[in-house]
Amino acid sequence: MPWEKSFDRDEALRETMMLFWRQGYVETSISDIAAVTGASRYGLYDEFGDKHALYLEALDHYGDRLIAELLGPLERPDAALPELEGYRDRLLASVGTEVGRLGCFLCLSGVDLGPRDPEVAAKVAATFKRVISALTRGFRNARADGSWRSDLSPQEAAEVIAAAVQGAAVFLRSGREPGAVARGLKNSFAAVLRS
Amino acid sequence: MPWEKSFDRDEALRETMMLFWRQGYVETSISDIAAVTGASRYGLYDEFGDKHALYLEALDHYGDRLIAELLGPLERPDAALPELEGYRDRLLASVGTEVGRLGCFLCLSGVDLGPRDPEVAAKVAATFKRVISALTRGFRNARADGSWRSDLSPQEAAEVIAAAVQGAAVFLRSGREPGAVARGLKNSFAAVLRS
DNA sequence: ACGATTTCAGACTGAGTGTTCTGAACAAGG
DNA sequence: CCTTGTTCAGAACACTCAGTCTGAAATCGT
Repeated sequence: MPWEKSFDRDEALRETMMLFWRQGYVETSISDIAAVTGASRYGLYDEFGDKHALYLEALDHYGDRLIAELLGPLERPDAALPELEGYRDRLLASVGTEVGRLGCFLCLSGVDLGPRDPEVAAKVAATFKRVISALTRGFRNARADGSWRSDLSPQEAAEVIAAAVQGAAVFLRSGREPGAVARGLKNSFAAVLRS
Repeated sequence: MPWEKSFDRDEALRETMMLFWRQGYVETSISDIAAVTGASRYGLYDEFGDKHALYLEALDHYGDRLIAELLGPLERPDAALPELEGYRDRLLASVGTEVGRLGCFLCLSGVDLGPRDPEVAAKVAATFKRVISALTRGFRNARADGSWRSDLSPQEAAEVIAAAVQGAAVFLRSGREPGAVARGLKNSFAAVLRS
């Protein structure tokens, strides 16, 4: 109806993100997005600008919602070993789910568009940095309170974990059996935590 | 000239692979491939069938050439710790190179096309399996000769390493600084080898 | 010398897409 | 009731691309 939009901005962004996540940038048409959000093509252009801007907002949505939820308490300044373990457990719990099989939207965006799209690359890099920072602080605090001892520096440990997570995302999206991926991820955490 | 093709099949496949690797499937047109290989569009269709078949052959080429070279002696039945270290060192050496920044073609294919293209997914899965098998045997032999002790089983260690490598590929392709990626990869190996 | 054959360059087709534009529908306010 | 503002549905446009077809060029075998 003319007096109110036929879609909710936030809900539309979530559905758009899911669509891009499932199908990738080029394989997702504006018509697809209109169909799934209930918006008209005109409405999408009016609200978001163009397809590329819409993708960037979907990427922001992913960071603001999914990544933020996944990190959770690990982003608190005093996060330490328990919060690292919580992060690991949330990851492991998501591996077998529907969305788990999609891997990681950052991974897809960085691999698919990153090399040829500086704006996407910058957003992906910023969110990777956010994750690695949270992990680094967690390891630093865990080392300070004596619950984690390792040859690795907190920064190094964070980098290893982040890479293991992205590797798991690649495997999951490539169709590898979730059980094997979960075991691998668990062992990566274990190797860092008790090294 | 009509009495001989204007391109060499193998060379063309290599250049096609590089193009797909750099730009992805959808962003690479047959005209692009014709331009870079020196073939005519007609010649490509005549030789390879269609675009999808060409991609599959490029994927095979990647496995038969680049992966085979990267694994090297690690694929020998008696490969053990030295061959694992050799694999690690070849990986680390490639991180800073031009082709290193492209990440891994398997990663790109699996993430980009895998979910919606069973043929690509099958090839990617098969090559992942090949890598993991070689790593597993390496760890098994290393354990047998006493040069590697760990809580992890050979299979688990292989899975952890493979994920770390794919994670590094994601980071590299996303534009992350190669030095940090190399350190992360080295530490992943270290954590597994001395755990 | 001349047909047969192979290959190439380029035109063409048909489909799909991002984006813009047009006209209609419809509530709110005067 | 009529104007105004907002939104939608669909047409229209310009472009790209995969895949096919046509005609010409050129060498080989005879």
